[in-house]
Amino acid sequence: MDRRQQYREQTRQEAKRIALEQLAEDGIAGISVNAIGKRMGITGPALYRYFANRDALLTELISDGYHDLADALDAAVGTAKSPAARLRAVAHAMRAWAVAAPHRYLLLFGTPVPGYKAPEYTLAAANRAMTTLLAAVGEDTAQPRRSTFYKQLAAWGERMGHGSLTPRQQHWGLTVWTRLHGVLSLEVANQFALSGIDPELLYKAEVEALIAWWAPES
Amino acid sequence: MDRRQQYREQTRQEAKRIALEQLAEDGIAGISVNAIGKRMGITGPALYRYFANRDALLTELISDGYHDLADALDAAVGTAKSPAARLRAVAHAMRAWAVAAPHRYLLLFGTPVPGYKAPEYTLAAANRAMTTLLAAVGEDTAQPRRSTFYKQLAAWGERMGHGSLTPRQQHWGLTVWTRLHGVLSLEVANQFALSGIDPELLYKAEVEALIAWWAPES
DNA sequence: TGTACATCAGTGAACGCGCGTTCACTGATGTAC
DNA sequence: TGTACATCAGTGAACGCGCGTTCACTGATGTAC
Repeated sequence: MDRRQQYREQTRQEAKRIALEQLAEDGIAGISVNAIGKRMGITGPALYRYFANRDALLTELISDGYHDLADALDAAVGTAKSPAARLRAVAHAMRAWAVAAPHRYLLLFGTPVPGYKAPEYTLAAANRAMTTLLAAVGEDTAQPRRSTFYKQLAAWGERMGHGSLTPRQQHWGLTVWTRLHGVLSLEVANQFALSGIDPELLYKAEVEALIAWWAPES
Repeated sequence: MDRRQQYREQTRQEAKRIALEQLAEDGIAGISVNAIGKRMGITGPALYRYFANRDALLTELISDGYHDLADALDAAVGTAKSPAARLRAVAHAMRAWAVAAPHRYLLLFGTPVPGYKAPEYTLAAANRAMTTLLAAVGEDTAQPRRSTFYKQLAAWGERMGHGSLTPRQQHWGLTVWTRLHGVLSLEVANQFALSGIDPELLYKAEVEALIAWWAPES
């Protein structure tokens, strides 16, 4: 019977769900094995049947996060046709994801947890999100350039399997990422809270600036 | 005699210095009153003669950080004449400051401490850094625009005393900030660590892109 | 210069708390014949 | 269908630990006359 297996998976998911609640309420330090157990109606030590230890739980939350974000971006890219529409779609999806669960965005891209080392399969998940974003990059008809930076980009693309993209396209993809993240990370960190400025408007302006620069609409 | 006062100030500074060490080593959670005392060669409770509590200490670290950053930016802006040189100088100063003490940069702009509320004088310090950055913004000869966003910017400038700047200049200043922060925050969070990409090169490219857009060199 | 008193830095014990993790155990749920 | 055994979820006590903070105290450093 795999009914036991099924319950097992269910319990794991509930534990993670509650861990995310705690993350939202009290940050990473608020994620506590014993407290999760208490909310689930079981004792703390029982959770060690499901996760090797607290770090293993954190690792799964992070990995899940990257995959969930990548799924959201994938879905958004799929719905758009023109380069400009693709960029708009992926940028909107990214902000929607971040704003819906700011603590989760910060778990992935915020202040690193001291002493925590991400295992390899977490990095694979992170790369998935990046690859999806790069898929939104438009064509590149410019002359190739040579520089230390572009050599690093080429090597990175090689390793990550960004296959057909030119270094310039990768540079552009990275730039899209850093610019969107620049606004988003400040928004989820509440840096605009008291300014009276709506971060969504700033974000949209940034997205349109990106489009105007790379893929002006015909 | 104010010798006592002098020793007092010295002890306060040493406590903060050690707190920053702990911040660098183990993150914000690593800042512990008792541990600071131990490193100073006194007992933990003795520190309550110098700081009301742990939160008060954190608040000072944050306020100090904003002022220190603002000083660094001020000094950099002062050395440059042309708009392009000013932007280069301020951008370089910002990265130098962040890279020299990443934990400090993250303390100001990273994941917010849950449950911590910044008092007003911290906000004033934060505003100083922003104002300095805005001072690096070049002239604005474009036609004024009207939109919800620009109205918010105007109100913000009014409240913060950005006096003579147009909303468009403020928008540009914010954009400079978010774009630089986009690269910097990912760098200090080690997101480029395994990519083989030198974040400094990406940063420099971003700075030059900003210059090319707003203040192309003659 | 000397004495009496006030101020203040620092001590050490104690408080209650929650943390991650281990361990031997009970009892239910599954599998094999 | 019934019995014997293995697997596994969950318990509850216990471990050592470090945290922020309070409190009554000692002893040194300052001030006032």
